[in-house]
Amino acid sequence: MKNFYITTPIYYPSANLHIGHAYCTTIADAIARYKRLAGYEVFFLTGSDEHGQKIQRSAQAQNKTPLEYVDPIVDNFKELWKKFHISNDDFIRTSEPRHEKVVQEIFRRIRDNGDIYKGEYTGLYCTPCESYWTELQLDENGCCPDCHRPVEKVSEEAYFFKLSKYADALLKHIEDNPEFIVPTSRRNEMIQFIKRGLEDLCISRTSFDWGIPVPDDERHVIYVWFDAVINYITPLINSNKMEKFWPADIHLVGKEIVRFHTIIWPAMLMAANLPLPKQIYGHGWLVTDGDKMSKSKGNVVDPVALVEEFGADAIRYFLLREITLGLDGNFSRDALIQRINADLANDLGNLLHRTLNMIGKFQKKILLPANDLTDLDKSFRAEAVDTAKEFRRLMDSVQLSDAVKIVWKFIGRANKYIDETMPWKLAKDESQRQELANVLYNLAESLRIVSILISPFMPSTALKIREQLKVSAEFKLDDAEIFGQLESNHEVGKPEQLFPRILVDK
RNA sequence: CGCGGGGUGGAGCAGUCGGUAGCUCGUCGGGCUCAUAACCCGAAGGUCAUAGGUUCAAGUCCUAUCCCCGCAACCA
Repeated sequence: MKNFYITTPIYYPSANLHIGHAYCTTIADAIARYKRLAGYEVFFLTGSDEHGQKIQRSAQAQNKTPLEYVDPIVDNFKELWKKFHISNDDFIRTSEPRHEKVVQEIFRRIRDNGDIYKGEYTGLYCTPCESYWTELQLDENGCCPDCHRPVEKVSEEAYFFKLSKYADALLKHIEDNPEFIVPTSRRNEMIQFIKRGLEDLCISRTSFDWGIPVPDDERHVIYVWFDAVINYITPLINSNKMEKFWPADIHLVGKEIVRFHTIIWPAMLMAANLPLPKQIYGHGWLVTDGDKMSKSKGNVVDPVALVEEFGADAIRYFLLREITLGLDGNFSRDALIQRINADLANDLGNLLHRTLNMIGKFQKKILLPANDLTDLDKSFRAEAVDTAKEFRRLMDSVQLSDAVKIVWKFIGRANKYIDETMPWKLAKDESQRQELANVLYNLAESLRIVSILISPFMPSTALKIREQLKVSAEFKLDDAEIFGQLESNHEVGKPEQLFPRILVDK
């Protein structure tokens, strides 16, 4: 059995998630579902990154412990993923004991290898905010960007990770493995970044305590990023899963955290003598009217409201179809509604509806044996199979939106096939009985194939189609590449709207 | 000269290895009546940001300029 391991970032529970997080997780889910469909044993991990000063401070402000503060937010994460039909196999919280144990184990291992040392951290400190800032983060007057009061230079004892030691090895690895960082633009960025030189990384803090204690020196807590990236091996290590799933096939991350995943994390793994992940995929952002979504701009889109209004599959479809993986994409309600109406209601929904309706009307819901195919019938069948094969090729190279597009191209082909063969005319002519049976059979088969191909993107719609066709809810990708699996004399169900058109008043 | 990305019909985007500029929506015209006012066909609409260069051939490669955006070690 082939194995496949994919992860999303673990999200920070300082607030509820927005549509951008849902975008990232949806991509990972589609890939995970596809791999399962293709016969892989898949491990798909997501979770929450709960430590750090920001959380501790937000909790204090509400007179809660950090955990009391974070628990309901993490519950919301899980609830959201349920609503989006996310099929993660595990959910990791960095506050869990299993994670703390692994982080300390890795810390020890790297320290024992001589790559962690105690030093002096010097930074610009804002006492009221209890925060360190870098020179570049300061406001225009050189003051704290949060409270705009002066900062002072402060030193504290801290642990450092010898990141600089791994610069050459990292650069070589990135250059030798073109697939390690995708897309190329991100790869170029990281190569440039390393070439400018890497400093050792400060990986402990003493200014707050909501974090994982440094082993044997509990005044320090471990820096959140050092802690967070280890989540990817927490559920695996010390079990047979490590052998099965590590190194990860894909770490899917947002473009702004590519650096942590392609420099710090691999260097940590090298220092701990563990293999590096095969690929880090940096996806783009959802923007609204070209503007990055952020709470301060007030333009964040709430995924919960969206799912409740349009349904998970419609949102998933939009995200996967409309946005080219790796580039920024525009999210707008108008574009979403347009996609739902044009692609889901008109093209797919109506194709299913008219097909089942004709089978009901002309053949009493019974599929009759196909014989004496015309050239048109044959080429239509060939296109169905070709679509499935091309789909596999595109999905294997993680070209999700292209994969969606070729399925819809075939859906368009099927609608055209109906117009070309005009079953309603065939039905009026007794001598055309056989051709009518052929056309209707081919259409039903096509929809069976389509249901398989869309299942990674729209799992519940796939099942709805199969219910209406009255075929099994169990299927494999191979089943999409063989035309003619529906049995003759199979009875199909009644057509029901998959996606109602959304009316907009202008 | 800190680093990186982008500029392509009215809108949103794709464009691999240089080889006749594509897709979706919208607009206009036609066809069909099985269907969710759905489906199918056709048409109009682009000096690919600007100026040079390489080449038989440039949206694509090189140089310069203008504009927009992101990152800059705790934002998917």
